[in-house]
Amino acid sequence: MVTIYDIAKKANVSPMTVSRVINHSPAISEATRLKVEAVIREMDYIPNKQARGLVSKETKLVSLVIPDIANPFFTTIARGAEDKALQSGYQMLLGNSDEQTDKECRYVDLLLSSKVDGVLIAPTGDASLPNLRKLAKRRVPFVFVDRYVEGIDADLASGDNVETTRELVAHLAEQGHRRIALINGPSGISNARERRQAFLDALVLSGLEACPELLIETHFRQDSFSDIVRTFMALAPAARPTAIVAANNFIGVNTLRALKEMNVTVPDEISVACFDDPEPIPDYNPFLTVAAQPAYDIGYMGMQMLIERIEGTAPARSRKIMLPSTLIVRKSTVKA
Amino acid sequence: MVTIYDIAKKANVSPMTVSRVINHSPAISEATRLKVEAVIREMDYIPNKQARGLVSKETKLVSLVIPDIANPFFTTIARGAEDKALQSGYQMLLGNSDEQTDKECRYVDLLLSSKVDGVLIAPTGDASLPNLRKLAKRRVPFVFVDRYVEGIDADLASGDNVETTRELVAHLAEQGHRRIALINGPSGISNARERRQAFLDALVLSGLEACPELLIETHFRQDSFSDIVRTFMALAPAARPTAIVAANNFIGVNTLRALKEMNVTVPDEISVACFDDPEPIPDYNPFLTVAAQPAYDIGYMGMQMLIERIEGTAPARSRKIMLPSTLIVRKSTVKA
DNA sequence: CTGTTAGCGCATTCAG
DNA sequence: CTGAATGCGCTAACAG
Repeated sequence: MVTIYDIAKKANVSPMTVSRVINHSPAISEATRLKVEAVIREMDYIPNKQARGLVSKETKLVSLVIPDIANPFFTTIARGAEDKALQSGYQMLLGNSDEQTDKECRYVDLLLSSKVDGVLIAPTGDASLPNLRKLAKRRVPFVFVDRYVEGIDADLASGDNVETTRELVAHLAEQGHRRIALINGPSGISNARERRQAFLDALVLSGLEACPELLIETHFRQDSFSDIVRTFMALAPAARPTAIVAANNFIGVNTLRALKEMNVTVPDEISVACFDDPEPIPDYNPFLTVAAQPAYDIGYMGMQMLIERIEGTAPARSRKIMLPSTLIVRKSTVKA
Repeated sequence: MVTIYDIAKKANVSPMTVSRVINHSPAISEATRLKVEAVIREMDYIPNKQARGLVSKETKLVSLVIPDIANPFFTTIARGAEDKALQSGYQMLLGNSDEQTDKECRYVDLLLSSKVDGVLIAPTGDASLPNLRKLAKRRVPFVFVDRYVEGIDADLASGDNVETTRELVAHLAEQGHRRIALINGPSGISNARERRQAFLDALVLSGLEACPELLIETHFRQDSFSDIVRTFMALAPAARPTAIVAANNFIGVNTLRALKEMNVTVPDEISVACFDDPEPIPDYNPFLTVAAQPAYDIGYMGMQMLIERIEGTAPARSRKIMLPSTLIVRKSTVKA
């Protein structure tokens, strides 16, 4: 392995001078810089990050921890975050917690032992508190994306849950719906709580009444909605929902599937709209009405805030960035 | 920061003993092991991977480099690869080359300086050769997934391009198609080359003739297929293709979109089938006939071979694992 | 079974 | 502007 000593010997300088060249120290004469750079190229030298990190206490390594790598919403966040990280000279480690707090915990341990400079995280939920405290205890800066955890203060980049929910409800109300159901994520996750509250508020704004039996709490990755749909359809016609808001793309898609299995036609009998587009690829068979959150920007801005924390250029107070969604109206909410 | 010295002092042993406990060395008495483990827990000690890697020359870090993080085919490979890595005690760094050889090059440099133990890679194409040589020169083991590079020997885990292509063509021939087009990826990528050859062979097997004007070479991420579709439709009816095979999900979806824009009905006027399912989420509006490659298994087995290389338990000769696809027939190839 | 010595590759600190 | 000494946290190789 080629080290700074090898370069130093060949260039007739001290190792320290080589180190200065590598780190773009200004205290180097143009002549020696050029000489050393030539030898570095010639010997195909690559600095050892471990050795560097061991002494300098920084690794230029950040991590993004997401709860579902199969969900295009999160992979798009990853693209944004990675672009910003690379632009700023950081390398990004991507972790997938699979919505499991213990898997997240193992990841945090790995990150701690790998000495990442900071962590961008969409926590699995309020149960993530101990994991985040562990980061805080070790003084590793972290920033929330998409979700935050109650009781811990950090920057947050997310979609605007209140405004987005309001748009979805207003769109459905405009279509004449008066009984709208919400199939939500677990109340242990901040955005599910916010969407629930925003949903109730939005109903009021649209002059509608809230019905407890139309507020369903499930999981963001639950894959069967047959029971829920069956319960809805078993209600008396006047009590039955004519529209459903799904709290994410996965719930939206699987609700559609359950409706289809039960031969309930969409949008004729029930309309469906959801948060986040399920399409990673430009839609070829557009169907589902969605409020698309700006996932790329959420990732990008989250990473930007994280890097500012790492480099100490962030204000002391934590910042909350809420980005607006785009309502994309498609067939699932518009009767022919 | 808590180090092995702090633990050693508190447990009244030498730092070396602590190191042995951490590394599960068998040469430790049960009594001291328990004593040291208690102190480790008490002080909430986490080993420093950098220091460890600096001396032991292994980091337990592997990397997966894929060309498109937005494509569900590759994220599914990532899930499989990560599961295997974590099971084997490795941490996985995910890199996204965006089908750009120079971005891939920068990633390889980062991986080299981060001292990863091995790399699982779907190269951007034959142009990746210098990047891979750089890994080889530094003795970093690597394994190919999905694609390989001509002129460099390494293990490979991929779908069975020959058999998969044959299935797609046979399915279309069974539906009575006699003029089948192939919209392929660049010939600089191994699987595009293989699919092209397999396509020609499959036509012969099905008793059909190959028409050069129906063999199109594009990019795996090209997003407009209007020109190609227009050219097809401009052909005399007898020369016009009645079916299209797309070499990946992205091409398939965007070809459908182009057909739709030109008001060509699918499957009545033209049938479409492609490699890889575009759906990351169980399909809710099934339409496109696909040959779904076992992406999870490709990632899993690729990582398994990589770890065997790293740990020296692999045979000297390189291995090629080809996994069969599943043909999923949907509306885009079956007339009502 | 346990401890001692040495050094991994680099950057910080202090001298020139 | 350049260099020498020192140590980051850990483990290999040897000794007991």
